[in-house]
Amino acid sequence: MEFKKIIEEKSKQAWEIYLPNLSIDCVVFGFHDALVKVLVVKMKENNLWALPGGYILKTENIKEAASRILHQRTGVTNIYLQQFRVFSDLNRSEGFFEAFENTIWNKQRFLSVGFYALVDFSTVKLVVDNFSDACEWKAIDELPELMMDHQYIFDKALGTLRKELNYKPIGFNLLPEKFTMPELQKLYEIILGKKLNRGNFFRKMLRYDILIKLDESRKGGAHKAPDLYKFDVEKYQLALKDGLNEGW
Amino acid sequence: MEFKKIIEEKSKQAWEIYLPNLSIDCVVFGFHDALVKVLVVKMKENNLWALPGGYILKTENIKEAASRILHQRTGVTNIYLQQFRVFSDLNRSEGFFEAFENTIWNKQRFLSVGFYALVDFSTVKLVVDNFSDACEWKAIDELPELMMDHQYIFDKALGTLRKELNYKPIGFNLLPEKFTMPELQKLYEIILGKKLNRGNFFRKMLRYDILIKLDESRKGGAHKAPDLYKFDVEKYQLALKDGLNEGW
DNA sequence: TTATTTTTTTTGATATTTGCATAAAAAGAG
DNA sequence: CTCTTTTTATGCAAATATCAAAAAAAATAA
Repeated sequence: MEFKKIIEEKSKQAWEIYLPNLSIDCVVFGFHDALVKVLVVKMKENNLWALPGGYILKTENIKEAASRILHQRTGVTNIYLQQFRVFSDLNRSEGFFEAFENTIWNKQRFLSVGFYALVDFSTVKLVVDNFSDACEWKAIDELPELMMDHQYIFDKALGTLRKELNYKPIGFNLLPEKFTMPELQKLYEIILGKKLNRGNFFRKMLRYDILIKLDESRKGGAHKAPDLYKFDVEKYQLALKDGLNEGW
Repeated sequence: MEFKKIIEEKSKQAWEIYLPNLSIDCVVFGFHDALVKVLVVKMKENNLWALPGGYILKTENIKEAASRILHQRTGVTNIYLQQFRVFSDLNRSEGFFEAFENTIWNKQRFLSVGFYALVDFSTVKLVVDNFSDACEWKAIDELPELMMDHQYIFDKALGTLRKELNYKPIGFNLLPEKFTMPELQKLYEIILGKKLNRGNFFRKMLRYDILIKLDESRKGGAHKAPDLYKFDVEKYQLALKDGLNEGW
């Protein structure tokens, strides 16, 4: 069996080049067609869907690892990446690589560092690698059944994003350069999983003072052409750093 | 040298019983004398101060590991624990255990999972172990110089706590059962690093509806005896779970 | 015992932010 | 040109936050 050979060969090298017992799983968010989507990969090994992930080279830190893994998958560099949690349950990788010897590297107990990534959907060129049959975007409310604890990892990523929305802006990494206010609102609504009031969204967003209104509108669609905006990159970055709502 | 022997002996066993390349560092917060304090340990190896930490048994998940490590240090069980970040820079453990062979287990490259813990100061009985000379509480604005990246880990822990204060209550794990409103406010002020308005703090705290006012006041001190409160445990737990401020 | 001092607790006045509703503006369709 | 639909802007009441200060309570000093 060709595939099994590849795994066994790679496994031998793995002991030398990767950190043992530690992997990375990424929840990659994109926005397209008024939907928030997530990247999932169909594994050759067991025909199950998984979050894209990989191992950590002995020569890199975890963010570099996540960055490398996602670059290989998407062709995108400079992805917005945020680690959010370690998944370490004893039985989380149980039953994986069942057809292989217990001594195989991939079959050891693995802890995963969860990252979430925000990418501009339109710049991504998906890549299917040696271990996978397919790599696709799926709407977050229509995810296929995921292997191991990957559904749980996804839930935690979305939960983190929802919390962070209260003090961080979002959109710069998900939307094209020019976008409309209703598009931005839609993005917020899907991530939060609830409708927001239009007028208040406008006022609040403008009060944040991170948007620049352009002298164009998006013509062509039916009905009134919405105004186009772009982010004020400097103010956006500052808001990311300092936080948007004072809180206490 | 006695100490070196111990380390070398332990190191041999370590390969068998611990997960390699991964450790845990804990930022343990306590509240005493109107000050927020943190637990630090003086290492025998190099006479530097460090955050309490340890390694992960192959038979436990990371929260169990953190719990075990802190129980050994403080005698406290059921500590409030929250992982907040992985520290993985390549050179973070550089220069540690210099006197030992490179092959020694402790000298491998280590990633650390950072946990923060909240404990009731009065219930803690500090324990000095084989690797340390001292174990002390230090006020967070008077920390000694810490080894490796431990100051950075502390900063991230405090930053996390500050953010979480915007949607989580705090105090149940830090204060004694009965406490006064000014004490609670002091706790918030120290963590946030700024003064809060008295009247507003009162109103906001009471609106959260997680406090029960007792029919007692704290007599004995000079001046007006402040009212005593305790937390409504059920409502507090609910607030922890669901979050305090709606945000969006 | 009474006045003084100090700290806690409560209250007011004002500004800001929300929630909900609705009006005005703009573009394509017919 | 009118109709329909969607975007954008506004109005107003309710809820919150800010700032300031008054009232209440206890200990101490006189």
